[in-house]
Amino acid sequence: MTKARQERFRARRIKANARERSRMHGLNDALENLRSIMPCHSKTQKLSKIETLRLARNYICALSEALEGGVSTESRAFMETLCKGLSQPTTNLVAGCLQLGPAPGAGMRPEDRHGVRAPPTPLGGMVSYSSPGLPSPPYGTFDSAHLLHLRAMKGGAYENHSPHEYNASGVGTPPYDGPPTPPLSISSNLVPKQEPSPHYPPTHHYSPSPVDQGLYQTQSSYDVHLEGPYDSYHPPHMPPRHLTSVYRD
DNA sequence: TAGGCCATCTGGTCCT
DNA sequence: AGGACCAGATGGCCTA
Repeated sequence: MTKARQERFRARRIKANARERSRMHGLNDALENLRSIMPCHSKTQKLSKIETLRLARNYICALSEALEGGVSTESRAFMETLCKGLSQPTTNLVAGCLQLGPAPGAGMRPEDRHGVRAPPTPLGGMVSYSSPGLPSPPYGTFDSAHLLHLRAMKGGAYENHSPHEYNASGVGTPPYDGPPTPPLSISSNLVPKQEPSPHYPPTHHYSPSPVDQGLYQTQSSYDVHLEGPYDSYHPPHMPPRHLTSVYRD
């Protein structure tokens, strides 16, 4: 391969890496948006990606069942649907969110309380639930305002709209004047978006990789010549792979 | 220390 | 050719 060709390939690779990073950041942003409308909030335990997706799926199912009238949002069935297939820690989180003692906020970690008290609501602000057989340390809060929103939809302005009218793009979404997060909340003084836990966002901050910095040749230069910095610099992050690959086109 | 989770890099595939 | 998307590989960080 000619030098110029290697340069072109490397430039493409750098651009592709940047695009991929950007794409993944977009994906993570979307996931974060999803987290923000989940009914469970915890400052100390952030839902993982996979658990966020599982909980979202369960949440949709549970709300669907509630909308169909079969299941009360305060029922055990609602809770069980919510926790279906979740990991034990997440189940505990959800259970903890739903579990509240006689005093508002009782049993909650101080740091998990949002520092505000829910206004009197038909649900008492928070939903009480005792999870059977679970240690259920209360890790977070369950925002019953989300459920109230559901009730508003059932009996209110949105009742006559099919779910299809509210699409993911935001076009046709029901009116919502509040802050972007959590969009489902109808209570203005409830559940400010949780502070990131000490470990979130992850400590990974992008800095140009050794490849992007040109400290070593990308392995995808194919008929790679292990010369220059690459030979002397074996990055712990990305050791060379497939060095026997041969460029074809 | 093992396991979980994550960000990033990379090569492959498909599409425009 | 180049971009989007995907999945595998890898190493870092954190927690139990």
